[in-house]
Amino acid sequence: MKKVTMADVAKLANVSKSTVSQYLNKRYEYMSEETRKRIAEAIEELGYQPNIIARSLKQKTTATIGVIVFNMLHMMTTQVLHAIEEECQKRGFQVIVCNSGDDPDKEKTYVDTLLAKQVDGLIVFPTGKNEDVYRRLVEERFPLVFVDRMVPGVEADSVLLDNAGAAEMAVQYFASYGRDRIAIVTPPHVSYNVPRMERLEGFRAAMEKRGFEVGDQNVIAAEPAALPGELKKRFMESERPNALFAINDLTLMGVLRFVKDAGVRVPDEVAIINIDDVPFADIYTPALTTIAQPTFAMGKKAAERVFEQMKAKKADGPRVFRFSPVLMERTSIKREKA
Amino acid sequence: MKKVTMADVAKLANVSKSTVSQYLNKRYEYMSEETRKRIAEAIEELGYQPNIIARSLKQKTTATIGVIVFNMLHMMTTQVLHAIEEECQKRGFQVIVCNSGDDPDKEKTYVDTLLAKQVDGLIVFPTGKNEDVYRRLVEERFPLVFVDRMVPGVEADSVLLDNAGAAEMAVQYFASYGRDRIAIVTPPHVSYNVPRMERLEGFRAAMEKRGFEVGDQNVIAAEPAALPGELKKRFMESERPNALFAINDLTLMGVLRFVKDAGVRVPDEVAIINIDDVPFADIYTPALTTIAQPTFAMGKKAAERVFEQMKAKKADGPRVFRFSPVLMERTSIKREKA
DNA sequence: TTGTATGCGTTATCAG
DNA sequence: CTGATAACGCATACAA
Repeated sequence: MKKVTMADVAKLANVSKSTVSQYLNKRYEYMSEETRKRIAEAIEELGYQPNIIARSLKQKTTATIGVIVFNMLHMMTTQVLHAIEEECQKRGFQVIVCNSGDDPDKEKTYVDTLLAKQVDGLIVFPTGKNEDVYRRLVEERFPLVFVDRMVPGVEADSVLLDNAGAAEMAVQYFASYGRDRIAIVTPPHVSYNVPRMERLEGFRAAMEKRGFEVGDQNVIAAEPAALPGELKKRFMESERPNALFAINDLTLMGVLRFVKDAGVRVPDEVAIINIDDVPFADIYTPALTTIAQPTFAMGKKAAERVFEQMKAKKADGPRVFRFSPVLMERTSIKREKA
Repeated sequence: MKKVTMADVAKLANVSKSTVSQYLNKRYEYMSEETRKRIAEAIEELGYQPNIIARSLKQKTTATIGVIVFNMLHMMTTQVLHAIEEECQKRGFQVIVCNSGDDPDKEKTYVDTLLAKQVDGLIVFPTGKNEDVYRRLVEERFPLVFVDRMVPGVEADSVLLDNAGAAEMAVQYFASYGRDRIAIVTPPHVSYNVPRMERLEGFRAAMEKRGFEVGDQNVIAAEPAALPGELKKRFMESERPNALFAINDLTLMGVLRFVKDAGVRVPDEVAIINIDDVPFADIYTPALTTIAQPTFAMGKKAAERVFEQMKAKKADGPRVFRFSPVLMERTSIKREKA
C-alpha cells in the first residue's frame, strides 16, 4: 500500500521533515538547489503523495465545500451543481454532494456531518425547515448560501430566481398574444416552499394588474401525477382556459400529458408556457416557449458568495440575489400574434 | 466560532479526554452511569461537535468516496450518481463529486487530489485514458470501479450496459415490425469509447445475423450538432432508411430535430428507437420507444462493489458487470406490427 | 539554509 | 471504570 510519508521522503533525501514541508509548499527560497533536487528525486522514487487530511487538521481548512440538495435528479439542480463544481475546480476546491430528498431530518444530519468533516462552506438547496440549524450557522458566520429556496427566519445569502418576475413574464407573454383566460398549473401549495408561493402570488398580481380574473378555477393545483386528471376536469367546465402556465418542468409534463390524451390543440385551443427550460422544447410540436432559469449564472454566484464569505470574516449582511428569468421564445405561438 | 474540542468537554465533565472518546464511540460499558451523564451534559452545553478530520488522521479512513464523471450534465450520470449517493448515505459515507469534462488531464488531477484527500474508494466514469494512473491503483488494491466506460489495459471492476445486447434489442425490435432498412445514428467513432464502439459492433452483428445489409450508408456518424444535416443528406439518397437507431439520447435529439424539420412522418416513414430513456418519451407524438439503461441498479452496484473491495483486502479479481437494457415499448410503432 | 520541537483533535494502548 | 501518554502526518515557530 502507500503509507509513504513525509518522514520517509526526508530520510531518503537526507533532510528533515520541515525541509520537505517547505518544498511541498513551494518555498524554494529556503533551500539550496542541491537539496531541492534531492527531495524531488526522493518524492519521485517513493511515489510520495501528501496527506491532505493531516494538512487540514493543522491548517483548519479542507478546501472542500458541502452542497446539500433536496432533489438531485432535478435538472435545475444538476445544472447549478455543475456550475458550482466548476467554480470550485478553478480554486482547487472539491465538492461533497448530499441529497436530502426533501427530508428535513436528513438535511439536518447532513449539515452536522459536513460540519464535522470541516467543510469550509455550505451551499444548500433547503427543504425550508431546520431554521434553528441554519440560524446558528449564520450567527457563527459560517459561510452559507441558499439556492432556489429560502429558509424562513434565516438571514443568509440566497440565490433565487425572480419568481414574481417569471410569473409576470408568463402572463405578459400570453397577454401579448391576446390570451385572457390564463390558468396556473402548480403542485399543491406549501407554505415554506418559497418559489412555489412566489410564482403563484406573482401570477395573481400579474393577472390583476391586467384586469384578468383569477378565481379558484384558474389555479389548478395537484400532485404531478394527478395533474392530467385535474386538467381534464377543468376543461370540461365552461370558460376553458386558453392558456396554461406551468410553474415548473414537472407540472409541464402533466400539462403535456393532458393535451396529448385529451387531444387539445396547442396552441390553437390552449397556449402553454412554463418555468424551467426543457431539452425537448425545440423538437416538440409545436416548439415550446419556456421561461428559463439562468442556472449556470446562479450556480456560479452561489459558489462565489461562499468564497467571498470565506475570506471576508466580517459578515457584510445577508444578501438576496434575484436572477432574471429568460424568455426562450419559440415558434409555437408566434403565428397568431395579436 | 466553534473551537470547542474534546478537551473542553473533558474539562467541563471532569473526566479525561479518553473517557470522552469512549463515550463518543458508544463504548458505554467502560464507564459509570454517572460520568456518562456528565459527559452528555457537557457536550450538550458546549454544543460540541467532533472533528472528523482528526479522527480520520488517526484511523486512516475518511468515510468518503470520490466520484469522477466525464459529464455531469448527462442524465444517465445524474441518475447513477443519485443511486451512488443513496448507497453511501445508508452506510454513513459521503461523496465527493468531480467533473472531468472528458478531459484526461483534469481526470488525472482529480484522482491525485482525491487520493491525497484520503478517500476510501473511487468510482469513475472514465475518459478512457490515464491507463497508468488506474493501473497503479489496481496494483495497490485501491477500491476502484469504472462505470459506463472502461479503460483499455486496466483490469478493474466495471459496471456497464450490455451494449451489444442493446443494439441487438433495437434491431430485433425493428425487425419484428418488418423494418429492414435500418440505420444507426451515432457520434463519430472514437477507439477508446467503449460503449460507442460496442453499440456499433453490436448493431453490425445484429444486422448481419438477419441478413440485413449494413454498408456505410447505414452508419450515420457525426457530431450531434451536425446530425440533422447528415440525416437530411442521407434521406435524399435512394434507399432511405425506414428505421433509425440512435445510440444515445443526444443523437436522438438530432434525429428528432431532423424528422421535425424535414417533415418525415414517424413511424410511418421512419421508425425510431434509441438507447437512454428520455423524460418526454411519453408525451412526444408518437410516444417514443426507448431502450433504457437500468441506471439506478448500475449506480447501486458500483457503490456496492467499492464497499466490497474496501473490506475484502484480497482482490477477488476484476469483474465486469453487464446490465441488461430494458425495452420501454411505447405506442409509436405498435399499430403497424407485421 | 536546515533542523528541532510542538501542536492540530482524535483514538488507542496501557497502566492504575 | 478511568486517565496519562503516545501516535496519526503535516506545518510552523524558533533555533542553529
